[in-house]
Amino acid sequence: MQDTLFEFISKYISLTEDEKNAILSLDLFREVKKGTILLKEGQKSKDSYFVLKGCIRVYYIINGEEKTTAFYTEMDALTPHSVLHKAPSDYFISCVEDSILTVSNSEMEAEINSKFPKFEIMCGKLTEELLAKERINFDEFKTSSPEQRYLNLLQKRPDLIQRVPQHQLASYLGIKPQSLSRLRGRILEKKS
Amino acid sequence: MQDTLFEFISKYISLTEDEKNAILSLDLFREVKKGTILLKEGQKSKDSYFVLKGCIRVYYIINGEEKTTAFYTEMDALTPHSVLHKAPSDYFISCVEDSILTVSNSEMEAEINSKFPKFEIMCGKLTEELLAKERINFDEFKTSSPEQRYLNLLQKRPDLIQRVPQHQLASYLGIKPQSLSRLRGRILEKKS
DNA sequence: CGTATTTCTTAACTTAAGTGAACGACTTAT
DNA sequence: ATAAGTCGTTCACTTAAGTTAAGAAATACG
Repeated sequence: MQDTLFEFISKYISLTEDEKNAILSLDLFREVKKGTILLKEGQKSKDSYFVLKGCIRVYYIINGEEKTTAFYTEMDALTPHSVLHKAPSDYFISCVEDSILTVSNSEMEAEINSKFPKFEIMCGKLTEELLAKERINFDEFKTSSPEQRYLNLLQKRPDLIQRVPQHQLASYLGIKPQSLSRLRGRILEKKS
Repeated sequence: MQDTLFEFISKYISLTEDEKNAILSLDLFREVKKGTILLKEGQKSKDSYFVLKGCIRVYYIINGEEKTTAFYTEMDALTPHSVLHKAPSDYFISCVEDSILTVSNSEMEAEINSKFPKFEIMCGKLTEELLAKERINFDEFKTSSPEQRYLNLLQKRPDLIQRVPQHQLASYLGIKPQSLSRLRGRILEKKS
């Protein structure tokens, strides 16, 4: 499992054995069961996540209704907003599937950063890339209809449609579950 | 004008006079007229922007139609996706108003970073914060209706509604100009 | 194994956004 | 100064999403 992490890091920088061992000595790896809630609304937490295997999900509860806004799967990293701002979280994070994650906090990151400055540089590059991706995603969302967004998702993350419940997908697409059902029916009709 | 830049930077790190001079010697500042197109679709560019005064706008042309996805105003920073990926741009960037910007490229950043490593650390922190903000914005967009999004904008960036043409605002809100007009009428009726 | 719960789909109806067109108010260019 | 173009609004009509409700299908659990 560690290999997945190092493979990911190697896309940005190369690590010596010493450096790898320093990272491993932090005891980052966690197995979490489907349904586990990693972060609750109102909770203060210091933990950041990196998904090695499985899927975690960000959702809000607005007027008693769950609104899913993001899914993080293999090789995705997530530092909750509340960690950066040291404020209570506005949202929940839960496991869609049994998953393997790394869980780290700012103290651990500070330790690694001070030992290996290039690690912090890497995180900078990674974050810059994530920001660019996030903006493109947001742009695509804004410039397309729910139906186009669904078709787009079918292209880009077909796995999600399989592994995630429809009603969570629906709010991820910005619509109600009933609308997603209808929309899928519409697409099937058109194809035939 | 330089003060605005240094004031911004001072939120993250403190700079010595030497460091300030090194930054100034790069000749970053540009005055640009309203309507100027800074980046065109298909164009490869190395430039990043920081808005000192004014407003710049990101838009796509999809099926001959302008789709505005972002406005950057005072103290906002923008590195186009195409710069990071060394690919032709998918979108346009233009000036909504006469503006004052800093324009920098990766060579200049590399120079500053090598002279003052803490500058790169600062950029990392800044980017992390921007990413968190972008995600929150995206979440709000997904979980609300066009009307709520308009009301939200009215709260958070009331200036935008004044300084930007309605039809650009409309696509920023994910709707057509006619729908924005109607929606505003609806809100006025409710208030009375 | 069967029951309870959650999830997905369908349908009828309501509400809001998309579309196409027309009009007046402004800006821009010549 | 006038003509051309842009911009915002309004209207009638179409299309799609929200809402409410009911029932089928899948899943969880004792």
